[in-house]
Amino acid sequence: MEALYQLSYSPAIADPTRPTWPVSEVRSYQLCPLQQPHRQPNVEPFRGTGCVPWRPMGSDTSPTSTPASTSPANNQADENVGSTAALPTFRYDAALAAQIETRWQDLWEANGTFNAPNPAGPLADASAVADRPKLFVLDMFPYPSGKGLHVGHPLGYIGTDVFGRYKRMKGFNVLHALGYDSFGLPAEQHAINTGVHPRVNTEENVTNMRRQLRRLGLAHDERRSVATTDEDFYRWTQWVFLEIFNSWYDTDADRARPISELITAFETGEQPTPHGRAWAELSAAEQNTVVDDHRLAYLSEAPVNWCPGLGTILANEEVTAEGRSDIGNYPVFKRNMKQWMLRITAYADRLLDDLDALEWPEAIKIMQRNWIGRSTGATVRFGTSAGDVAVFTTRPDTLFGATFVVLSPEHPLVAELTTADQRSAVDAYVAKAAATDDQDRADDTREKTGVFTGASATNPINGEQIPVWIADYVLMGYGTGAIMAVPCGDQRDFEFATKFGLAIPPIQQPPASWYAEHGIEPTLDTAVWPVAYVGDAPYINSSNTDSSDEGLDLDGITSVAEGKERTNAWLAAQGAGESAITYRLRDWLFSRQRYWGEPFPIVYDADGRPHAVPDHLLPVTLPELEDFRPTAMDPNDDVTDPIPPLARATEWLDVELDLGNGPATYRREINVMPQWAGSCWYELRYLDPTNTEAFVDPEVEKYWMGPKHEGHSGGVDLYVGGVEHAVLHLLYSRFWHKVLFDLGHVSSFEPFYRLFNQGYIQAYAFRDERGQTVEASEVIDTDGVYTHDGEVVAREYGKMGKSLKNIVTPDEMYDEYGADTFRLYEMAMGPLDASRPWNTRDVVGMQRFLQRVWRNMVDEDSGASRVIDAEPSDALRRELHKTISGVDDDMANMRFNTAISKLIELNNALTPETQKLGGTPHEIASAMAIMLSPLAPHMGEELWSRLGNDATVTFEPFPTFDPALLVSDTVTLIVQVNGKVRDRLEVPADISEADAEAAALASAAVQQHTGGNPPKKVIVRLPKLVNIVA
RNA sequence: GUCGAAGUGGCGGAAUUGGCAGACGCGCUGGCCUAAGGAGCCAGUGUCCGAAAGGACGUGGGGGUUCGAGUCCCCCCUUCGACACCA
Repeated sequence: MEALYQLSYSPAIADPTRPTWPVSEVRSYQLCPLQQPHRQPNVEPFRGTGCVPWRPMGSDTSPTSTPASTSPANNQADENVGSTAALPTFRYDAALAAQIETRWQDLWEANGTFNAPNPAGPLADASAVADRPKLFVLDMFPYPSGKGLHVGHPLGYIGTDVFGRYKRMKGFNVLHALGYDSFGLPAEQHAINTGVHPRVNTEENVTNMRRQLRRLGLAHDERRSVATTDEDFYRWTQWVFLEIFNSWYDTDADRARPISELITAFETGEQPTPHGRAWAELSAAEQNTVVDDHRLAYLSEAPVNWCPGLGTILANEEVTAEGRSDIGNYPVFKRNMKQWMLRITAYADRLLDDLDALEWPEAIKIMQRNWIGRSTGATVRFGTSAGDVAVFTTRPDTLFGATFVVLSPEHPLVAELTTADQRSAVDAYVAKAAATDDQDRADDTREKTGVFTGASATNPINGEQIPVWIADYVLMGYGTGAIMAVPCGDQRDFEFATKFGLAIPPIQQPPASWYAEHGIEPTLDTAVWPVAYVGDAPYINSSNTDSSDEGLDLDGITSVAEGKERTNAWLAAQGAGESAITYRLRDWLFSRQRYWGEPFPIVYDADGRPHAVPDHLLPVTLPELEDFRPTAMDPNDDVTDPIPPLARATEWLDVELDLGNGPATYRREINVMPQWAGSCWYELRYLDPTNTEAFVDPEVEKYWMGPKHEGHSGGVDLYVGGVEHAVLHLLYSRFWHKVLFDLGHVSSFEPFYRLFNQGYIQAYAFRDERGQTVEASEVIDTDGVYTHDGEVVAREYGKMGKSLKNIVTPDEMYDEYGADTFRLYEMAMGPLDASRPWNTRDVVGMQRFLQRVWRNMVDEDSGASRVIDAEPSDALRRELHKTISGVDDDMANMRFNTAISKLIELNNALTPETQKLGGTPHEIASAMAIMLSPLAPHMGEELWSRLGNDATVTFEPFPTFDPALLVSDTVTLIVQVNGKVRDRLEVPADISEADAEAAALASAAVQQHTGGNPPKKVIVRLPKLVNIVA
């Protein structure tokens, strides 16, 4: 009944560093000759209870006893033999794949096959590290959702796994691990709903995801799988926060430095104090304030969406257009609140400039550049009755055309500037702007609104008095919150001036082509212009030389760049302005009024000044709570401060400490960090997950992430994840990494050297007549007509997810096809960086491929090897070497879809020869097993083992090819007439141009198409093509 | 509106440098095997004309460069993604 394998063993492989399976485990496994349940309608599908699936004998302490292996008795297979006698017993199908896959997964785990050695520390194996290049490959780690995985999630994980496995075969020491981004709102919400601690739910979810991912056969170093909610992990998140807190940005040195050095610099006078007073003259309180104001983590009033009805602050997307909460429909108030801020703006230039050093998709770089939004221009001061109003402009050269000033409704000078007769109009407008949703204010299709303050300002370039207006399209959060309006040269100003009847004097002479484009006769009467003119053109009316010898005359100049430069110089000389740079990027609001996040390692003294919790008291652990709810208040109370959940931890709240001034009582910070915190540095912890002395050993960091040469940024060698993190995560983590770099904790100045965005898996979804989505798996396709429950439904297309009811889970794929088939399908669907539609119907193609490979190597009836000691034909050997060359290249460039095609072609070429020879030549079988193993690792190990190898295929060198076998004696010469293919000739590969031309002209097909006329011209591109121009 | 990516058979896709369009897979058609096939094997499968040989057309549309264009240039259309009054 049980078919035992007779394995033959080759001598142990010479390389002592290559792991070898314990012989007892490899030799003593057996295959269960299971029947194929899906062909027996009345038999339960195989769930592993039939017999012990291929686990190592005598290893009953295996750490991963899955349900599939817990009941070795009760062999159902016996009962089912008769009914399916005609079926091959060892057909490669889902049940057999399940046996093979779980067996190798157990062996990998038991042997720590994918444990990557460090150069130092507890995970060290210096001998294994010494002569090998390294590769740190990283996936964006997942949030452990309660819903588990669908087939869209593992796409990137499989891609990195294939790449990592390939690189191991190329001799690299590969570090690949996956952790969990496990703080966050869903777990907190679940805890609020159920009263169960979020840690419980989070750990359940992590366990489930680990199970789903383990079944995929990912070559991860499990020792490094950290979760951001582990106390051992967030102890170091808190430490990094304190490093940021205890630093300031030295703009001269252009790097962060410890705050202690700032105090020294103040004391010595090297760094001037903000108000110019000597450091020693400042009171202790004043000194503290000055120091705290320089920190990279600082407390500041920041505008937030406060919803007292819910007791929380909401993100913009949680606020409806009516200014109410998405959940509960409570009023939401925009108000200032004291929050932790991180000074990311100090790094704006470096975050921008260092993008050039990175190998990232250009589209992502563009998005980051736009997000940082560096604008160069000038600050110009306009005199008013309430003092100077500074405006920021990118076009100082157009100052002669500035005919009014516009302030943001929130501008601090609004009240003072408004004249009595305009008071009520202005107040009404300001109130209306405050009530207007940010998204509405940002809607450029909306008609311009505004109100005159009654005040005027002096244009410094010509002394003209121009009106001061207020408009909500000017934002307080950008630039200075005030603009100078140049209606002839800026479209928004043009629209505003047109609507309110303000002057639009021309200051540039537009070219004739511009008039033609807009269908108007050339004129300087701007009332006729349909739009503002923006661009290079000669300046007119742009001179003030009449009023002063030191005047500015731009008239006739055609270059905007030159105009800007000269205007800036003039402004600086007059003291009326200076060149300036403004960023769109703002400092990072880092406080959350939540429970399930990292507590801040901060305490406040009696004066309310924040202090760092001493390092030896880290981590500051989350206190246990019964109720994780924020404190809801009167929905209209926009005055009381929020009371975060941690305020309820009364025992924890106050703490007795000696921070150097003797024991005193301090009050803990009750906000927590945002979910981004852990993801800002997690990759560094993978390197050295158990280190209790440091967040990472510098030697270990340098080995895995250090720069490869002068000017190289260092960082992760390959980072793969979705494009949705293009800006926030990737900007925040770059910022943290740069702080750590400045302080000397890491040797790399960027965290992620190479970034790759994998595409999304999309899927068809179906809607009935009422517009409701219906369960996609229940829809029947009849020649393009889709029905659900007999009702015709419409097909659409979208991201796989619960809302579209079009989820397919990996577990379904494991059950129906096996992990290797699933992996191959995901990789074969298309290029890794392209989004692609999921189609379960297509998966079977990859299973058939594996079946055909299996059948060439293993007898389906007996389970015996079909690999024989025979020479392949020359043609097959050439095919093999061509495949090796192509697959190697495809793998190196992450083109896994075409690599798979080439392997299929090789197997298709192999099949007839195997049939003819009665078996597969060892040379082909061996190369096939190795090349297949990055993509279908379980199949790879199984075949490799059956070839008599007792070491894992993981570290087997990737096959090499003989270039001589890639060239053939003859080539197909394409013969074209007028660019159209008319004939194909087999010619010697080294044919001469003259011979090729003669052969082409002699072709009967060519004669027919040229009518025998002599060619006008003949183009020969050896060795492949001749084109005859008739 | 701006920026970015893309558009190739019934479907997913291939064509790395301007040189055989449609590799490979799904689906479909026919055959073999079979008591039976949701298995396997063999053959075919861009469209149109044709019994075939063969021919014409063909990579979103239009124009251009070239001996030769899916690929390069210009204009337009469509889809997807991101950003959006940024002074």
